[in-house]
Amino acid sequence: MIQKVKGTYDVLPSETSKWQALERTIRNVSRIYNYREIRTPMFEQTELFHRGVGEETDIVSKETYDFMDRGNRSNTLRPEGTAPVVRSFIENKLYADKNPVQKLYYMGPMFRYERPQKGRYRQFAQFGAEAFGSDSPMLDAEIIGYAVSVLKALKITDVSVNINSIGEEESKANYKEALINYLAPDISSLCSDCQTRYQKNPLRILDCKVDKDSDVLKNAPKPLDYLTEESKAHFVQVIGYLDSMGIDYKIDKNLVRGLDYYTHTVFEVNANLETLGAQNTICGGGRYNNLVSSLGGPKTPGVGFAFGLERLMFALESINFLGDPDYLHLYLMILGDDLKVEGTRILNRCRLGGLFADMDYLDKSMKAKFKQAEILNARFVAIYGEEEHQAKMINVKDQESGQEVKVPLDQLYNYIVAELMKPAHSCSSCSEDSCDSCGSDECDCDSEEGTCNCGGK
RNA sequence: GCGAUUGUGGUGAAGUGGUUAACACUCCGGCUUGUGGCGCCGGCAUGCGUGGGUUCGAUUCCCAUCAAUCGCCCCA
Repeated sequence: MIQKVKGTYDVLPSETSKWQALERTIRNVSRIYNYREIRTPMFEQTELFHRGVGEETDIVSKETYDFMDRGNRSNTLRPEGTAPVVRSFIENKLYADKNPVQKLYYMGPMFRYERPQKGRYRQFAQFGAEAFGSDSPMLDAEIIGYAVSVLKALKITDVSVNINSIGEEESKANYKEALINYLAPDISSLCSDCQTRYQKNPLRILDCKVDKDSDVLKNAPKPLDYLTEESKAHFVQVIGYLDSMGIDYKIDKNLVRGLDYYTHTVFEVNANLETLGAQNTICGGGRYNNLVSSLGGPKTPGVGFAFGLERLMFALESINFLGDPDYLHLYLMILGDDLKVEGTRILNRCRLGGLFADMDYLDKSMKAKFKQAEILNARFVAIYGEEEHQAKMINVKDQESGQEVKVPLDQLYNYIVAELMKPAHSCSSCSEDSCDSCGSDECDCDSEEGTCNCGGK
């Protein structure tokens, strides 16, 4: 048996409605914030990620899927979304668009060669956003607000937003120097990873999990203390706008993030979920004012974030989020081979009218047909046998009420539509077909509101 | 890259160096060839991830391998 590739997974039909609901919510929130979808290729020239994400990052140094194509060009399956979006932004000259602030979002698979575990796959999905063309702190705050709104719309509330600033180039350089000088005498006391980082990417030592409790790290200089006046002002304003929007956050002085391109604001959103373990970062992002120019575009500031969708799904499952239930309007039962031609005509007419409809294709017994109708969650069952055929009628059973009526064959579609339009006699609180269960004499249900006059008692 | 645990029907699983691999659920058929959900009866692994080895004999013991799950690092 051929199995799926390690670290990949199938989304089966029983799960897709959840994914569709998740994606729908994301698109709705994106519309509200006026971010427009951009779709870039799943693979790019390898060089894009080396230059964009950074040679020394873990992602590029050991996690990319690289392959040579038949023209002997090196390509890489995208491990993240920002570099491709920036490439497209430059290549398609979006900086010259009528709207000088380009607000874009993307959603789709990313690829990283890692050991799979909970909340981590080799092919995984991200939803990310990027805003180009303004270095206003308002846009940093908007991006964070947008991320928080997505979570709010999904009703994921148990999260924490951590934020920090590493400043622009000058601040970063000053800080880097200070950190190197500070660590020089003690570097041998840090873990082997940190010794490597010291040479290649000293900033990353700050968020080392191994040494995080060591005094050396605790007392290390923090990026915030090395910000230039401009950078400090930027950060203070970002914080101010977050406050004005009522967004809760925590300043994490050690937050630096793993990608080279960040400047100024960096942030993460963590889900407070035991089940996700160390993979509880559901969103990460920040500002990158030099990325566009370093990839050959005009000097253009940018700020963005990325969500891991599998981790969002875990968070959704922990709050018992269920997608829309599967159901059918109509399940047709044709009794007898002679009636199959007429039967398919009936079914097809209903489908052309827009009903969700299906039938039995295995010539099963009536009992089995009913079982199937139940499994498919069909609201109506229509039985078409010799008796009905003679009378030019069809037998329609309402699976909810158990009521059965014969309707003229050519009225089947109209009958079902009329029945479906009737307001459901149920309220969101008691969820019963009749409010006998909630003991109300009068119960006029408002199907729009999903409530009834009984007050849900 | 490092580490741990686990692989037995469609599912959850029990089990043993020896002849028919429990049990439960699902599913299928029948009781009931035009009315399901309940009940009763019957059926469903020639096989215990794969390949070697030990043995008279291996699903069971050993080795290797593959896969899954989880943890570390790092990330979404």
